[in-house]
Amino acid sequence: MSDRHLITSALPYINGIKHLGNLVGSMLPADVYARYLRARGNDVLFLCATDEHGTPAELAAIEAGLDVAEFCRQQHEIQADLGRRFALSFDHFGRSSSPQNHELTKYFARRLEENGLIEERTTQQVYSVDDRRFLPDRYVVGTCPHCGYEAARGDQCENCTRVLDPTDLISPRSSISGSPNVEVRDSRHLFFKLSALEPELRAWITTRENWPPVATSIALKWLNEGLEDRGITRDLKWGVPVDRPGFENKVFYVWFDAPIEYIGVTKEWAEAQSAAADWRSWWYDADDVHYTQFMAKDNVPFHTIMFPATLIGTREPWKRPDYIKAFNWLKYYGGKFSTSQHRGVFMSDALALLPADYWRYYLLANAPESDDADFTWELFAAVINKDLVGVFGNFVNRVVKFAESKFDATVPGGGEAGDPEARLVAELEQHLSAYQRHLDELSFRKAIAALRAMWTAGNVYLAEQEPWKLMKTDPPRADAVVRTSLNLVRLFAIVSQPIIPETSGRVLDALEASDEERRWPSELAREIGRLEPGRRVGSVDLLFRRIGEEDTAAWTEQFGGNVNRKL
RNA sequence: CGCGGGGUGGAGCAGUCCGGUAGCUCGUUGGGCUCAUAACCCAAAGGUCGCAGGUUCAAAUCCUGCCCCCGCAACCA
Repeated sequence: MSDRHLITSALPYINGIKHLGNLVGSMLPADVYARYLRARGNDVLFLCATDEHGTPAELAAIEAGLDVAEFCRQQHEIQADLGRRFALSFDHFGRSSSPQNHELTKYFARRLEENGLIEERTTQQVYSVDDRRFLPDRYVVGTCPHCGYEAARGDQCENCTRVLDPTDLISPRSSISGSPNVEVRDSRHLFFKLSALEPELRAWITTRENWPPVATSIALKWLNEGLEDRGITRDLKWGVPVDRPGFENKVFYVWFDAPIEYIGVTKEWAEAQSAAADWRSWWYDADDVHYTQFMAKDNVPFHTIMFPATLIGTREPWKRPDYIKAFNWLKYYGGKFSTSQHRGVFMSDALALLPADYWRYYLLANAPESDDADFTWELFAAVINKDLVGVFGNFVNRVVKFAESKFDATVPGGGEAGDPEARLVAELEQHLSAYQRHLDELSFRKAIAALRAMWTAGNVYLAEQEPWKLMKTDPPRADAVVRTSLNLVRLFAIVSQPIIPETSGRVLDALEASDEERRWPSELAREIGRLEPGRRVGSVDLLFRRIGEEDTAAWTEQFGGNVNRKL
């Protein structure tokens, strides 16, 4: 239980506030895992950062009327703040534009070159004269030569789905300015010889055990189709500069430096610590570290192919992930969440409606683990009302209120645990063990089902014991049941903490639980009697509020749900 | 024949690797309780497991073909 666990979430891109799909696809489940492992006494380092380079960042900065560095600084602060408000417990939330990442990116490129894995090639790129910049393929639009669709992108026609080259387009123009004044120019670039590392990558991937199909299948697909050498520099200004004659106006490709930021942010974290900081032992010769990466499926090729290839190519013992947890997409009424169309619910929107724990619970209980999942307000309300309001919130409320009104808000001391409590413990042990197993295996839906089963067991216990009747017929038993129930409140708060940390904290604070009384439970038979008789029980406000039909109607209206909009 | 994921009661899912009377949650209906946020607890109804064929004593599960939905396809990240 004292393993060192390194956990990273895919880096959220800098160009705007992230939506619930981004949240549930990486940052949120990574946080739950980190909180869980810490609660069980492991040494955990949980890291994330903003991914700040690339064309979209530059364009977003222009649109905002800001210098790109300033734009990224502001956006980083916004995302960091939203992360805090969602209770994402990063040990550090860094920036891929940090000096640490610049230094490491250059180092990795140098190592690859020393090992003969880099070569210069001349490529043809579309240049927009009026925008005064080279254009990535998808920023060139024009008429599709196959189907005549007029807004086809240079990489693919959305209408007929054919893969295109920008030079295929009829009457091409810049999608940024709309200008047709575009031309093809030569540009020198560095290419990473991925093909040379294919056997090693394949050997590594095929020996990974129990990875989600969505991770291994995507990786194998790339390997089976044959890896192509890949350009790792771009004609941009904002990014990690390439120290090389003739490359003065170029930077490294964002997907080259972004994964390296996982190491970069470790350095950022270490340097922000007071003591002599150790970042290297987490990454270099780190056989004692268990490294888990969280991401959505669009990130898989970069984490199973590109980044591991970079690490392997150094011929140095850099840590590769032990496990990759990949998620499918969260959709909004069957369509994509879209930043540009502002379709769906964004992190800032969500917090304006309800506290973080509502979202954390719902999103994880319905995480897109085996297939794409759909967000709808109707399902959201149903899950919140049933599970959080009815099962967990209600259990806490009925127990605490009962203790307040009938036991003077103290833990009663009469009676002792008997058969009913033994049966309760036996059932809770099963659920707790399933809960832990599913969290260890990163099965979030199943973990939450087990957690919920524990809460339900609490309600069943009350329904069967009926302490409100025992008070008249058998007062010592009533004492024992209420004492047990108050301890259940405490236990439920502890084990729920990875999922709904703020609410759990409120409950434990109301009980004035000590550090010892907040520790992850092992022996349940002892735990259900831990709170000592006579001790005061603080009042707890309702933990969750019911979501009414008027709410879902208003939110559906506000967020354009349930409209069959074509994007 | 591009690649992958998925198709299981009204809704959301598990089960499929290693065939053996179809399971969970929500919703619905009925009942119970009254400590509790019309919350909680119990019970019932509800499914030809996408379609067709095959293997087998036995198929949601294995094989073949087909249909439908979603995503990806290397210069968006």
